[in-house]
Amino acid sequence: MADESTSGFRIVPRRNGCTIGRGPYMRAPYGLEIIENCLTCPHLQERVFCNLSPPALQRLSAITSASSYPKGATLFVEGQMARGVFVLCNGRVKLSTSSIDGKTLIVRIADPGEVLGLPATITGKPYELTADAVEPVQANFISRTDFLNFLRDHGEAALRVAQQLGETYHAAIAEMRSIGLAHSAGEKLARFLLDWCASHGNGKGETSAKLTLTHEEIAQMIGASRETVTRLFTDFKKKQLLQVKGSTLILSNKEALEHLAGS
Amino acid sequence: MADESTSGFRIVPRRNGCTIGRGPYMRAPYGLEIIENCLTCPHLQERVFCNLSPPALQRLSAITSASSYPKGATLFVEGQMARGVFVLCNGRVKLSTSSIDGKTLIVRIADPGEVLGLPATITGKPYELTADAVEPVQANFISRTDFLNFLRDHGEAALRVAQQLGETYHAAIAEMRSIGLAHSAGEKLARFLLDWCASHGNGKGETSAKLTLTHEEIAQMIGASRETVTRLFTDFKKKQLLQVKGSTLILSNKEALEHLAGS
DNA sequence: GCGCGCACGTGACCTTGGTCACTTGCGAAA
DNA sequence: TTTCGCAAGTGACCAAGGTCACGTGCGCGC
Repeated sequence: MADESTSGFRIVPRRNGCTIGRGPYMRAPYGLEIIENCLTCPHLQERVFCNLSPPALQRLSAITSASSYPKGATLFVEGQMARGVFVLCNGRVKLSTSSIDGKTLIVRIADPGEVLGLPATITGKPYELTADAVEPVQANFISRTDFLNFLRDHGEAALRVAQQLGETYHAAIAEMRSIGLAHSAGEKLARFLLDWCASHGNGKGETSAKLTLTHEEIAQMIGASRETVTRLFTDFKKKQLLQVKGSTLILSNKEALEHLAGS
Repeated sequence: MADESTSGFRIVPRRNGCTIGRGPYMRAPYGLEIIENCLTCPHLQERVFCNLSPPALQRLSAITSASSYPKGATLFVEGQMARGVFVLCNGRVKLSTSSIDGKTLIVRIADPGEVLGLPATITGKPYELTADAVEPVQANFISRTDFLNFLRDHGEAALRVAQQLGETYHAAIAEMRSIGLAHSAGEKLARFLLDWCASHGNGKGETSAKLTLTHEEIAQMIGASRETVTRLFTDFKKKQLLQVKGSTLILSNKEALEHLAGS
């Protein structure tokens, strides 16, 4: 795409060599930054496949294709057979599951650097979650067969993948604890807000962060109704536990929130 | 232990070679069947590390130690640093997490052939769950350092491990769906019973199985109270959806249960 | 046999939080 | 500026289910 400027919006295969040394980003026609391929995306090397041998990186480059999605686009759908993995370079992605009656549970919001669709791609089962772009997204796609062959040839990478899966599992169990063991919605919301500030905080002891989710989405993350989230927010504000200024959340009384969250 | 008959109850290191061709089991002094090592345990080869090269199997044998636990024993505890993995050969193990106030959530009951403690061992984080022997248990223990070195040298095995992790993750997500998206406890119980019969059923279209759990444990699996489970059971019996004969559960009206479970 | 412990059964009560229905407020498009 | 649409705020209502309290039945050890 970057050197042809012809193709459309979705997946743009790019298999002709490596671009180390070139500028990492290029401006795309429709205004998004386009990442050339995996090697020019800092995340792929730094977080997932760090410390791979040069030949392995070369090979990785060859099987990777850059793709981009507009806000609201769906990368893959729960139940769909796994096509491959997406290495998120730019923009955040909502990973959710939902029941037939429309109720949705957001499992997590993936940040740049994460690998999406890994468990399904590895096991050959259908994607267990649905991935929606919350913002315009840049991702590197690797097809299942390419990826499996790559892992077969590079045991080091397979081990890295196993570690990544282990961490994803950890996160899932933490989520389950929070949803399954809580006594009240307030407990779940307090825990959610603390976790959110811990991972998206801007220093200062993680007492403040941009909260870019609607009440509806927060409700879907903690397994509650939208109204309950609204009520809890006003309740927490009234009790001086937090403040909301625009899209910025400030935890005024972190100790009390931690106490509410059940230590 | 099997060849020394001296040590106590827990972990019995055994690093002196391979015993292929010998009888797979030996009778231990205290009445449990002792498995010599990983190679004589059918599960290790068949389910997890199947199709490994002979040298890899040999190596695996060298780093594996047989261990056994009485009913009620704890293999590892949530929060404890990961010591290594346990390949379950015999007996079932309850994997749970609990909050400070004592509330417990049973994530799953592991059956023979499963590898326990894998995510924590791979990532180097603490065990995310507590493992309790529901029955007398035989397991093969592999220490973390031995295991990681083994995986580094045998990429094939690392890939198998990644697949196992992916499947564990899938199961966790399914559990989360069931707990997080259900509208009622009845829905969760119906789903649980159907799943249980599907995995522990004795043929016949999975309408019947031994239910070896107490109401308390079932409650902890579906995130409800013991009384609610009891009430739902009597309710389901009354509605002719199921029968309980001794420890045998019979689903008389599977369709209705599936409908209750939300398709 | 007797008593103890534990799993199960059941009723009463009451809090939580889901649902519905509506209003308010805000930002972007027309 | 007006309007549309969506997010947020709020009250009333009510069912689900957690909690407490107690009784029952069964198996096991002494």
